[in-house]
Amino acid sequence: MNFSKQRELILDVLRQNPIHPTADKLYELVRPLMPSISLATVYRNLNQLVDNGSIRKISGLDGAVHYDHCVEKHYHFICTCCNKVYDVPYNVAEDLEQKLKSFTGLEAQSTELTFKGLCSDCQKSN
Amino acid sequence: MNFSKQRELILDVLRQNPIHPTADKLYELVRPLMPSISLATVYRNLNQLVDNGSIRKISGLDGAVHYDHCVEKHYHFICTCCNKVYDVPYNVAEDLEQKLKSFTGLEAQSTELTFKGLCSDCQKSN
DNA sequence: AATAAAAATGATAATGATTATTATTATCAA
DNA sequence: TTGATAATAATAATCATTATCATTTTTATT
Repeated sequence: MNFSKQRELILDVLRQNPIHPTADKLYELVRPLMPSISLATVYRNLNQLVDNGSIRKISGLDGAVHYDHCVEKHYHFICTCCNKVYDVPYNVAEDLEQKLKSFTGLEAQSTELTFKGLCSDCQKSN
Repeated sequence: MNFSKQRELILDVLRQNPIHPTADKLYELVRPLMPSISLATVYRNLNQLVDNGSIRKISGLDGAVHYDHCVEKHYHFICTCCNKVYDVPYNVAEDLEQKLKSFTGLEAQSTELTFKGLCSDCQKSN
């Protein structure tokens, strides 16, 4: 696998800011470190990193796709108030693909489990 | 709850075409029955139907939001080849919200579980 | 039934996220 | 060093969705 400076930087910044950012947010984070970088380059490299399995997409949020530097099996909780994305450990629901197969015969290549609700921060402030 | 002719028609067509269509696809299906209807009206009414719990959104597909006339608890399988959305019965994974709560303390208002892979049709044709 | 108020519509402009295009630049093997 | 290939920055184009607004429909009230 070949890495351009831009792709390396994007991956580094994503790994050092595990906040499940959007492409736009990542652009904002990367720009101070490489002011000449283009938003299109951010999108292009994020897609490539997803394709080669280095990172993961999180969809299901309002509009924009978010990116996850963690490729270990886990799930997500999205706060309906502040829109923050929280990680949910895998042991909340294990072997879903296996259950899918035994119930339906279908074989899953990937599984996305996302909960929505109020996070504890937003519960307090209401 | 109040229903305009347009809203009633949109809901009817969605219920009679349980193919998890996008707003655009639904517009295409409704137009022959009411040629004067506007795409904006389709979007507006779909949002209202979602808000009052008559239908559900499915996100996580490439780009567009899909709509589900079935509000019973269930999950989805999306074919990575033909992009069709299949229903997955609830008993594949029950009480996920309860498990989430006991593991993390978080309370989910909604849960979305989506598998991706090749459907049996697409497996055959490859 | 008449009518004022409220809600919904159709048409279309505007927005926001993402992808495509294109001319230019970086990388690297021969 | 050259030529081939891949990647880039800039920006135009696309696609899904929402906002706007003048007009029409529905609803409630007299």
